Amino acid sequence: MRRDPDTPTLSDVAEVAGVSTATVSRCLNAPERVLEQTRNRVLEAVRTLGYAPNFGARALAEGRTRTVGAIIPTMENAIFSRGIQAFQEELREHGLTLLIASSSYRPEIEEEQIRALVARGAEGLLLIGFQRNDTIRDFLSARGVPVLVAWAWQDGPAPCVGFDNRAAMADMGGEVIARGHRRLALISADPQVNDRALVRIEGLRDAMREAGLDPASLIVEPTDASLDAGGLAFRRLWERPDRPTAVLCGTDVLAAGALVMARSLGVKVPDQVSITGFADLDLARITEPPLTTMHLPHHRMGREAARMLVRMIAGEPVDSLRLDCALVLRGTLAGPC
Amino acid sequence: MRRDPDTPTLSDVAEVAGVSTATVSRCLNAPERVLEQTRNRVLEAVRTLGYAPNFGARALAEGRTRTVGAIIPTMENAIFSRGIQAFQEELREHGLTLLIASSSYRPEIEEEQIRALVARGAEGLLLIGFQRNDTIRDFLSARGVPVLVAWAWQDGPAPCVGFDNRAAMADMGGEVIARGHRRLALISADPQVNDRALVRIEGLRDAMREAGLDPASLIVEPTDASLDAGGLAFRRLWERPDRPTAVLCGTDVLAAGALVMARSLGVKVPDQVSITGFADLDLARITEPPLTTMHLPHHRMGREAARMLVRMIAGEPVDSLRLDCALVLRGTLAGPC
DNA sequence: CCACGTCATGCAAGCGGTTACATCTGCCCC
DNA sequence: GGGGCAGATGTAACCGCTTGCATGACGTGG
Repeated sequence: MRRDPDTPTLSDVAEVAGVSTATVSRCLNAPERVLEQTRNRVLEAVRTLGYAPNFGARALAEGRTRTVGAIIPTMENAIFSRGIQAFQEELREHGLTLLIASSSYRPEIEEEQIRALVARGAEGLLLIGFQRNDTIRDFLSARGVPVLVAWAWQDGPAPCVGFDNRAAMADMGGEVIARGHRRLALISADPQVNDRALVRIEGLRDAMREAGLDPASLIVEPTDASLDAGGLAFRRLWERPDRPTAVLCGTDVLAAGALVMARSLGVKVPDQVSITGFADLDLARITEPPLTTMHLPHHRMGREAARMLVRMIAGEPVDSLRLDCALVLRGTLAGPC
Repeated sequence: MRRDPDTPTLSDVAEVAGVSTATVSRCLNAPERVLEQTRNRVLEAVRTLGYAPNFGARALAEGRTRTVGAIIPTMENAIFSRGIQAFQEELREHGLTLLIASSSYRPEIEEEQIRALVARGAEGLLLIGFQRNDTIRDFLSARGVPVLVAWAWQDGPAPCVGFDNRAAMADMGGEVIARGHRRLALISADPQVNDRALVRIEGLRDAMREAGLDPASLIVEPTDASLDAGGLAFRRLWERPDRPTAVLCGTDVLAAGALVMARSLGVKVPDQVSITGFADLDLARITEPPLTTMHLPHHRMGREAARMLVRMIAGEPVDSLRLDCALVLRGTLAGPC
C-alpha cells in the first residue's frame, strides 16, 4: 500500500472529533443512530479533513461493490449504445455504477473481459447473446455472478431480455415475400460468432418456407458490422449473375452501407432492388429513401435489463422478457421490378 | 459482510494447494518468484476452486483499483461513443477498467457522477469540456484525482486532449464564406451548458470578422442534440423572413436532421441552401447528398486520452494535445443561389 | 567444514472500513 | 432503592489480500 499519506482515514476523523471510528462510520451510514450533537461534531471533522471513504476498505467490509458490468461487442454501433445508455441511467437510480468493456465481437476477448469485470467486483453482468463456451460458463456459475443476456430473447432457463430476432426477421421476410420477391439475399454478420445473426438467418428461412420458397435458395452474404462492409457485400451481391431482387440486412448499418453503395453504382432503390434494415436506428431515417426496417425498443430494453439485473443481484427470481418489435415501412421496400 | 460462503478465498486455495496464502498471492502476481512445480499445484487449485480474487480486499491491500472513470454527456451520440470505444480499448491494454457514467448534458448530474465515480475508486477521470463549477473542482483537487479533459482543446494549465473547436469552426466558416455566402446561420447545442458549442460559435464569428462580415449578423439557433431537434431548428430558420443561405451545424447529427427536414420541406440542398456538419460521423456519408463536414480524429483522441491519463495516474507530467481536424467537402455545400 | 549468499516459502502485520456485542448512562416504575 | 430498559457510544473482530521480514534448505568457495 503506497497510498498518499495525507489522505485522511476514518480514524483520523474519529480522533479529531474525539469519538470512536464506529461512531464516525455510523454518522456516515446511519446518521439517525447518533446524537445530533455528536453527529455535527463528526461531520465538521469530516469537512475540515476533506475525508472520503476508501472504496476498497468499504467494499471489503461491506461485501459489496455496488457495481455491475456490461460487455458489448462495440460502443461504436448505435444498436448497442442506445440500450447501454438507458441501462446506465436506470442503474444510477438504483445507486449502481457501470463497469464497461467491449469484446470487438471476439469470444476470447469477451471471456477475458468477463474475468476482468468480475475481478473488478462486478456484482452482476450484462452480456450480449447466448453464445459462450463452457469454461467461462462454469466460471460464472462457480462464482455465482448473476448474468443477464440482452439484445436477444430465447425460450430457456437463462434469464434474458430482448427481441425474438428469429420471429422478427421472419416477419420482415414475410413482408418482403408478400411484395412478390422470390430471389432474396441477406447481408449478415458472421453467424459463427454472432448468434443473433444466426437466428435472424433462420427466421428469414422460416418465412421462405412458410411462403413455399426453397430456404436453400437464400443467398447469405456474411460480413463485418460496418457501413463499408455492408456496401462491399451489396456490390458482391449485385455482381452475381442471379442478382437478388431484395437484399435484407441484419442491421441498419449494413443496410445503410448497401444503400450508399447502390447509389454509387447507379442502382435505384427500391425500383431496381429493395433493401431492408434491422434495428431502426437514427440513421434509418436519414437515408434516401428512408430505410424500411424493424423497430427494436432499445431504450425500454436497457431500462428493463437494469431492473432485472438489480433483482437478480438481490437474489430474487426473474422471468425473461421478450419485447415486441414492429415493422417500420419506409421507402426502400417495393415489389420486384 | 454477507458474502456467499462458498466463494473461495485465497486461503482456501492455499489450503488445497498445501501452501501459504503468500505463495498463492505470488503465483498470481509475480509467478516468476515461485517454483514452477509449486506454481502448477497452486494454479491447479485455483482452477478447480474457480477462485478469483476479491476486489475490495485487493484494492485495500494494494492501495489501487486499476479503474478509471469517464463521464460523457450521452453514449447515444456517436460523437462520444467512437472516442470512448478507443479509450476503453487502450485502457484495457494497460490493465485498466473503465467505469462509465453519463450526465445528459446536465452539470448537476455530472457533479453527482464525478463524486460517485471517485467514491467507486476511479484513479483518474476523463471529462468532456472545461465548464465546471468550483465546488467540484475543489473536491477533485483535494482528493488529488487526475482529471483529463477531452473532446476539447484549450491553451491553459488543465491537461486536455482534443480539437481546437474554435479554429475548426472558423475554417468551416471561412470555406462557406469563400463560396459567397453572406447570410449565415448556425444550429448549435446550447452554449450555456456546452462550452464546445460556445467556442464553435465564436469560431464562426471569427471567420465572419476575418471576411469583413458583421459577426452580429450570425443567426444562432440553439437546440438539443438530436436529429429531430436539428430538423425543427432548420424549419425555424427556414421560416424566417431573412432566411440564411447557409446553415452550419454544430454536429453532424444536427446537420442530418436539418437535411432530412429540408427534404421534407421540398428544399433542395445545396441548390437552395447549403448545410454543413461537424464531426464526420458515419452518418455524414449516408445522407443524400453526403454531408460536407469537419473530420475529427475520434479514434486517435480516445487512444491518446487513455495514454495520457495512464501517465497522469502514474504521476508523470503530460502536455495537452491538440489534434488536427480536416475539412471534408462532400455534397451539401455550394455557392448561394 | 564452515561462513555466507541465494532462493523458495512462510509468518504475520497491516490496508480502512463495518458491525456484533459490550458497556455505560440516565430514566422510569414498582 | 434497585431492577430493568432504551439509547448512545466504544471495543475489537473480522473482511481477503499484499508484502516486508524471517526462516530454512541448499550450494559454493576458502
